[in-house]
Amino acid sequence: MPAKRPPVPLSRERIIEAALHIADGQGLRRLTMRRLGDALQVEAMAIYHHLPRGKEALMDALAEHVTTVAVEPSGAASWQEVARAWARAARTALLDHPGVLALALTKPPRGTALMAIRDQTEQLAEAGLDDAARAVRTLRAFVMGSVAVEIQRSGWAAGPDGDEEDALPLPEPGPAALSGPGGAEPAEEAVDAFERGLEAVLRGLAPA
Amino acid sequence: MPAKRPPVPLSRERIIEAALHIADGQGLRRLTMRRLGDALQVEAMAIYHHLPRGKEALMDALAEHVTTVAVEPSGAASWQEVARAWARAARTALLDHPGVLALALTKPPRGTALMAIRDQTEQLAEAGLDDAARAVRTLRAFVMGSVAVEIQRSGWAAGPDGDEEDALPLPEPGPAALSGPGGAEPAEEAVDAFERGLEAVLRGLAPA
DNA sequence: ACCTGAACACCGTTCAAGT
DNA sequence: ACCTGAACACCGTTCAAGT
Repeated sequence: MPAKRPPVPLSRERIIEAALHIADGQGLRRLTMRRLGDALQVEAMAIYHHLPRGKEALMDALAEHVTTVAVEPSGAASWQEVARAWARAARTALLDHPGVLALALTKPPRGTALMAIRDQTEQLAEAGLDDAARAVRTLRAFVMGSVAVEIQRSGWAAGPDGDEEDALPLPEPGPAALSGPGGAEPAEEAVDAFERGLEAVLRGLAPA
Repeated sequence: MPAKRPPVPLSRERIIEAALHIADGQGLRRLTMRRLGDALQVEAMAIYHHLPRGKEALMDALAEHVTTVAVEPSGAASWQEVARAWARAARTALLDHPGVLALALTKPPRGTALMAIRDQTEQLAEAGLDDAARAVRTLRAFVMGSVAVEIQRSGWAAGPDGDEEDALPLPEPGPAALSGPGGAEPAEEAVDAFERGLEAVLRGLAPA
């Protein structure tokens, strides 16, 4: 018989992980406290013990999760290299979880996401960029807009609140899933567009 | 006594208008078929007669509405001028309805929004731009990212599905509402950032 | 401390019925 | 053609209760 009880004691991390899986797989509309409870083998009400503000706290946590990235400081790097590293990391993190993109694009940064922004600003300033705060805003806008277009074009039709997909065979999350129909190159065109746009942004950011 | 019955026979347009008002004023989460019915002085079920697919159709219609812009073709304009006009129009339309921004940023364009994109592509090509389709994608990404950052910074904390605001005194929608605390200049900094970013994008778009 | 069960107010959507 | 009313399955959240 299967072991019935070491049911992994339910944590904020496990909740977020399961929630991302549901949102990415079935759309944000289908992410329900009750369904989330089922996925975690627990009654829905147990979740409130770890996320006191309930679904609101869950949404905040999801947005925070996919917008929190880290780039370790490299003292030797130019500000352009620093900016590239952060932009690529942010893009990947967002593309990995299309189901919560709507949250990531509209919720103001909080907690660890806010700390990441501060780190990024600091690193850019350290690398010699003048108005680093402004640069971070521009880079964030570029990344968010690029990912929005990419996800839209990928046909991942998940609306933030309402989804159209009704048990549609959605691709598994992750940048690899957003491949072209050819199967060979993984949306290489999107990567190219991103990289070229990034270079243009960097040029635009350079002091006059 | 007040006239009790010429109750304006309920149309798709009136429904969308009322829905935008609710979403912008109270957040997307609070946009409910029943509440929408109340606002329209009608039972919720009456809405289904004008939007057969129900709430899903409503969400699609809202996204379409705020992403449909028009710029009349001006044969004499350079492609840069054409691009500026479209980008500014798109930005304004999105800023006007922060409550449905999440829908606008994640739902793939459809219907009139798709037609607008085609118009834009055509006008840019007509004005002499080589890869107009690519340019439109870049411009859309730039506008969407810029507006996302602007709305986030405006503190209009509306999450797409979950909102935090609980009867918070939200500013009325419209770009004018996103003013700085000074009251004088209406987020002039945001306009500047947008215009400067736009010029950088245009430079990046120029043929090598 | 952590989870359950029942309960409450609300939600989207259907369907038959009214006019 | 357009709208209503009742009904159904579901939702988020509370609260007292279990362990």
